[in-house]
Amino acid sequence: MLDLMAEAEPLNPARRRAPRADAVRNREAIVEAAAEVLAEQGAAVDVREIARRSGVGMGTLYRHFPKKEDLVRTVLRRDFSQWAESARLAAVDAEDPWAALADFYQQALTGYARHRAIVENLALTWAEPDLEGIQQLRRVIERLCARATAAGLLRPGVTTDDLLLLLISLGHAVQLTDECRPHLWTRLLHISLDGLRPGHRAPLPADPDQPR
Amino acid sequence: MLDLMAEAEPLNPARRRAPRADAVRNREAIVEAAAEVLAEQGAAVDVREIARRSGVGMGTLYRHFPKKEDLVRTVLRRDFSQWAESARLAAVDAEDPWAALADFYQQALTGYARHRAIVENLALTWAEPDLEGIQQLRRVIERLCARATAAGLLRPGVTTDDLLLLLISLGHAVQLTDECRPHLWTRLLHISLDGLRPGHRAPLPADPDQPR
DNA sequence: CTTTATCCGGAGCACTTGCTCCTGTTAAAA
DNA sequence: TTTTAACAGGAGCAAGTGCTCCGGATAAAG
Repeated sequence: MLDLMAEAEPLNPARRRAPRADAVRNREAIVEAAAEVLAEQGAAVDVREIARRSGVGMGTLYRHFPKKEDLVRTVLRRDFSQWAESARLAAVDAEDPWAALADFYQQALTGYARHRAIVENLALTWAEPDLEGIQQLRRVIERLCARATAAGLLRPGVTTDDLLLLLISLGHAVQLTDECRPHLWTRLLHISLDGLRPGHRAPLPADPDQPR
Repeated sequence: MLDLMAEAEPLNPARRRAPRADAVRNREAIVEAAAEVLAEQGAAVDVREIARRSGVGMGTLYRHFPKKEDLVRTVLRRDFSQWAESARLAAVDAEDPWAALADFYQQALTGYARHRAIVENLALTWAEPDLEGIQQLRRVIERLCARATAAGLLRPGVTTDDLLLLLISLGHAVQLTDECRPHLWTRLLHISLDGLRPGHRAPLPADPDQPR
């Protein structure tokens, strides 16, 4: 393979010039500004606000991201991965499977608090589970669930879906309370986690969609 | 006091004619249609859609309700009260304080499921607790909380705020899952309720905003 | 340096949505 | 029945928002 087409897109028959330096700078500035704004105000923000804050015109923004949703997804992919990864790391530090689960929730919800767009998207994701990112998170939770169940530390019958829905649900509580009374959602987390421990008098009602 | 002004607004010095029959009919039709639409699509709905569905022109709608929010609040007051009351009734039927609490949540969340605007408003209400309706709900929960605590059936330290936030948080889960997998939120409710029972190894972290 | 393909940026378009205005209509008083 | 004040209803206005267009600027090739 000749090196003259090694650095560009190998699939494109037409030779593409390298992107201009200012274009690269601008693209980064746009993503950075969009990440800020999305975290603050959620996905309903005006595109002009993103352009303004990144010091770039509308034309520039729309050349890099032809649809607003392209930009939103780019930012979300980035932030979502980073968020899930840091929650995962918090979990693997703990040797006790139960502590791992608790640390995961604590870390995930803390990171949640300041990113409105992630909350919106995670909830939306429930209806569209094929979205990348949710799968990543699912795998983390699946593993935590399996570990805790194997150790007998998790209530029998608790599924990955239960834990995921709990995360989304608590995420909503976090968003409501974190600014004014952050202790409230912490208390709710404790209550929910205790409900996940084994030893309760009645088994959970079955989930017919979960063969097992 | 003479009876000639007894049926109108006594505070208004100008004599007001009785409202026309068609105006009364229209007002009711508007409220009815708005309730439907708000339940289906939430408060972000187009006013034209409400006008269309109630068979009334924009002018008529806006004479009865000068701002969209006036209409929304009217509907919300009606539906919210009715919803909270039916949840309260489900609770007083049970003699056991714990069953009362469980029945309350079950009933409230079931009614929740099909009313998007109530969910939105209840969450919004957290930031603006003076809103009427939330107080009504608070009192119901306060009473349930006191009863269960007095009977020793509720985990020590659980507050009305905890129970209210749990309701809002679960409400979000209900909205996400009720259409496709309604069993999921029921399971989450069971888990949370079990976390509210006494007998857990660690006390809840204190809420500094809750003097006690 | 010159050339030119690429890029920049904001004015402006198309559409939505909350709300108003105005003309013809109708219920209720005289 | 006649009169008249209230009402009905849709066209239209103003503001917001996603997106496009095109003249001017500029980085990279020759």
